[in-house]
Amino acid sequence: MDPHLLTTFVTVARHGSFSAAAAELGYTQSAISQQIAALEADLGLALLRRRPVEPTPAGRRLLEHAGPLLLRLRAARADVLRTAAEPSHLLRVAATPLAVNPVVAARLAAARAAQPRLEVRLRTCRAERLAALVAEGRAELGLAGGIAAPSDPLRLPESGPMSTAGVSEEDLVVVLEPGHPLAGRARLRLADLIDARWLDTPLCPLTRLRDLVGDGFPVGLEYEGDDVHTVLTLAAAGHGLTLLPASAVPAGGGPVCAVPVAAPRLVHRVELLHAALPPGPATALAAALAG
Amino acid sequence: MDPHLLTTFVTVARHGSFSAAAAELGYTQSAISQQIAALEADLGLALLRRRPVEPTPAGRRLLEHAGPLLLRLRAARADVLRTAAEPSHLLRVAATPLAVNPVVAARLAAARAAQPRLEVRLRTCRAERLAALVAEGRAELGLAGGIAAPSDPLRLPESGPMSTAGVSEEDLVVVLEPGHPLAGRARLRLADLIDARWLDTPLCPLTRLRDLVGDGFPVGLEYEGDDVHTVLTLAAAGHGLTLLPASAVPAGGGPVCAVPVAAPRLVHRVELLHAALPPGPATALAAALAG
DNA sequence: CTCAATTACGCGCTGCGTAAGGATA
DNA sequence: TATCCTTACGCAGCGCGTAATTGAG
Repeated sequence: MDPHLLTTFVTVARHGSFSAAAAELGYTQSAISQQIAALEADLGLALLRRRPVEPTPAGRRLLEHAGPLLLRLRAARADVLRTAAEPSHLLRVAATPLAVNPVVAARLAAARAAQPRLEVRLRTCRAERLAALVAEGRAELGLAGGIAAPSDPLRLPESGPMSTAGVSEEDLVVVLEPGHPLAGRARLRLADLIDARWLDTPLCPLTRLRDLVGDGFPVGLEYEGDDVHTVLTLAAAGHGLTLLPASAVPAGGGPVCAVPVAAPRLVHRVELLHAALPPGPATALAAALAG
Repeated sequence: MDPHLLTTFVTVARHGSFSAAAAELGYTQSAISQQIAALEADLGLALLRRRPVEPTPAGRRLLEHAGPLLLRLRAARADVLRTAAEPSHLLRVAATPLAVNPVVAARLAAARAAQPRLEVRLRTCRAERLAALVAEGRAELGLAGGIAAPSDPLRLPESGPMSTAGVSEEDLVVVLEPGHPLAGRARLRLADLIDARWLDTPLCPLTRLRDLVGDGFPVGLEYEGDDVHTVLTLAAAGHGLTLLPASAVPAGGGPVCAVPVAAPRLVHRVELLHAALPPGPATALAAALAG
């Protein structure tokens, strides 16, 4: 159960290939083969079936453990190193695309005005990676946005001890093509849209919607990117409906028609994530963002 | 951040000595010294101050991570091995001393009557170790007992993914020496006993009591064992008060006087812990115990 | 027959033990 | 001075790469 071997194992499983894993990890095929053999010998059972390369039941079980385990290991390392690092004025903030809404941007501006020396490096990333980025110390702060029932916390992947605080909640609107029969309504109930075609995007994942509202929500088009403008364009062209926070839709609707959601009440919730921070600029910014 | 080095580090920190850790781990003093040096070089900072040997701030931080991390590693290993093991009729059950109360004992008897081939090996252990025993696969089932507010879950040390289920809750009694001025009352409020002398025992840790009720509860005598008879004898001799589930005090009170607690309402709660179990005797027993 | 994983084998590096050295109470 | 950790050094075993071999599609 050497983490080194565990890393190799998850890489092989991800690629479904020893040679591809070898290329990624900078080893020879042979070394990978020996590492997997060593892990299997250690546990006394087969973890991968060969040709095609795919995990056995025991291997699948190990994969479920390995990811979080390796993440915690990196997180522990980052946390220990953080205790020794002196407080920096450069703060790296990772955010999901919709997390930087007007409220967050305003608070960030206020914090920068209050602390002129503060330097912020903002980057966007997918929600699944956000907690890991913060845990591993590759970002001091994380802003995670997602769809939730009002006051309910987001479902973030477990990644060790981390503080979370609610930052903002914003009502959602249904984004429709202008010619849509329901466009122009003052409010819409999601239950009435359960059979309409939907866009499946990371900004509004249909799996999450089904969790919150119920089955249905057939996929019209799947968009793997997280660009709001693209989503709006796709919606305008009638590829499907989607939910966005009101502030993400241009005033007046632009090319699309935006209708508030009447029921069930859902919000785009933003949460602030951070590991234990040293006193200094980082805590100040965290406090400013949490409001 | 090799787990091997981490293990060495926690052992050295626990003993406050390189040589003692060497003896425990079966290495030479020199090897331990090299391992600690390797870990410190890897992280680029000092983890231990020598002479006396004690952790630096960074070392303390690492210690907080290392324990849970190593536990999860062992737990993952146990879990993977469990998927391959065939269901056994021998079930190892670990329980805190008071967890095996009449309710639990009766359910266990019913389960054994229903499944004649069932073989149960019961052992007692302290609450802190219980979750680790189950996580590491050294026991299939764990029965954790502790003091809690009604319907509130116990505070168990975090030890990876594990199922918990409430099993029973039993009212608590205050155990007093027969000559105590408050003996003979029909009910007592804990707030009135906050200045009395208390026994500090693992069966009723005063820290937990202070968490639930408030500061106070001065220590009369600290007993590190978990033998109920000894606690009753100490209470009878006037060394201090303690709380026990009613069923743990002999009918009539025996050498002590038992008075129900009126407020706040507290119970001795028993929870069942287990990792993902293979279908078979283990799941059947778990279901029987959970009621 | 081909491609990909396994096995054989040799070498270099890591990490241990022995033993000498150094720091601290 | 005694104790306990550190450093020097040599050896053994582990793990990698090269290259030959096996085996599945």
